[in-house]
Amino acid sequence: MQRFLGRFVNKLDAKGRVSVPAQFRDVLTKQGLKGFYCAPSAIHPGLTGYGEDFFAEVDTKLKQLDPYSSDYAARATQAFGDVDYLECDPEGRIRLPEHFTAHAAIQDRVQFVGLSQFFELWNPETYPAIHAERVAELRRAYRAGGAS
Amino acid sequence: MQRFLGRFVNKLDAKGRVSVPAQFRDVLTKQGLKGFYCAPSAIHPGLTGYGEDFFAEVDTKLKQLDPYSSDYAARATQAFGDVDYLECDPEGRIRLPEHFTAHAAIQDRVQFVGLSQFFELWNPETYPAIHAERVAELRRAYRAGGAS
DNA sequence: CGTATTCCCATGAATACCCATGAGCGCCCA
DNA sequence: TGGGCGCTCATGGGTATTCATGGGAATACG
Repeated sequence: MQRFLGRFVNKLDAKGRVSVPAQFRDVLTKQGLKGFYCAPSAIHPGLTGYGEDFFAEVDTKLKQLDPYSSDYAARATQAFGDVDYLECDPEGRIRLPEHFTAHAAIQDRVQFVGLSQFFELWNPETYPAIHAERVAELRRAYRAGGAS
Repeated sequence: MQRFLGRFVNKLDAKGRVSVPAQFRDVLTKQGLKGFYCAPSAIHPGLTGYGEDFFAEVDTKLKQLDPYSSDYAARATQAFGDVDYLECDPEGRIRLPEHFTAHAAIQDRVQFVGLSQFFELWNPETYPAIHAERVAELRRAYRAGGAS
């Protein structure tokens, strides 16, 4: 398995720890990581997680910019400044910092959603609405294009 | 980890000392340093910190310019002028010289922001506005049709 | 000789490590 | 094909370390 796939709900314990789904851990391991990069979504109350492959791509692109330009500052702030590397403990859990749980309104459970290159983390109660919204958008797009 | 990532706020004590975030220290250690190079930003009330690697990057780029041009002088000044090497004490703290704290209007706390190749130091009260400004710039870039 | 800086030790809180448990699943064998 | 066995995985909690911070003492500097 080399893509993040599937949906999982795991428990956030009293110490702020969550088990990363074993399938996701496998993918990360193959990218040489013991954890993942995590960032708040700019538009949704959710978090994005990704591995070295995706991250390195962004890194490489940004390195081609002038590091003193405001363009670099703006992009790097989002790509790196708001990002944390979350490393798994020996049991395969990560600790979600408080500012992340706050952004996603996560309390005692975490919804993982695999989206191939990366995955998302949601409050399990928030996610269904987001999912429905995305499906609806898909339908609109199909209708506009005449497909079924 | 080999990049400066994430945000941290540490306290500046009565002696002018601040703890460098442990994650940043790790990166610097891997570059063979016990501290970091620090320079005031030319345009913002903030400071820039970086290790050996970034020096090399900038050096390489500068070598592609005409060393007698005013462009070279300007960029070299930005990169290497006004720079101090701040070495950590045994506890991992550095002492911020007065002209640096003055430039960044830093008083009793320091906001560290990792931007991959280097990081920034701000007054924690100043930074949110800068952050917002950068996010706004990103949005403009997206709207203008910029790729990611 | 006074001031500034660095070293050293102390402390509490936050964090990571270690071990233990039990449920779920697949596998194997009869 | 049904039952049982073993393994992996998610989870809990106790304990050791790390980390940020504070302050006193020793050292360097002018």
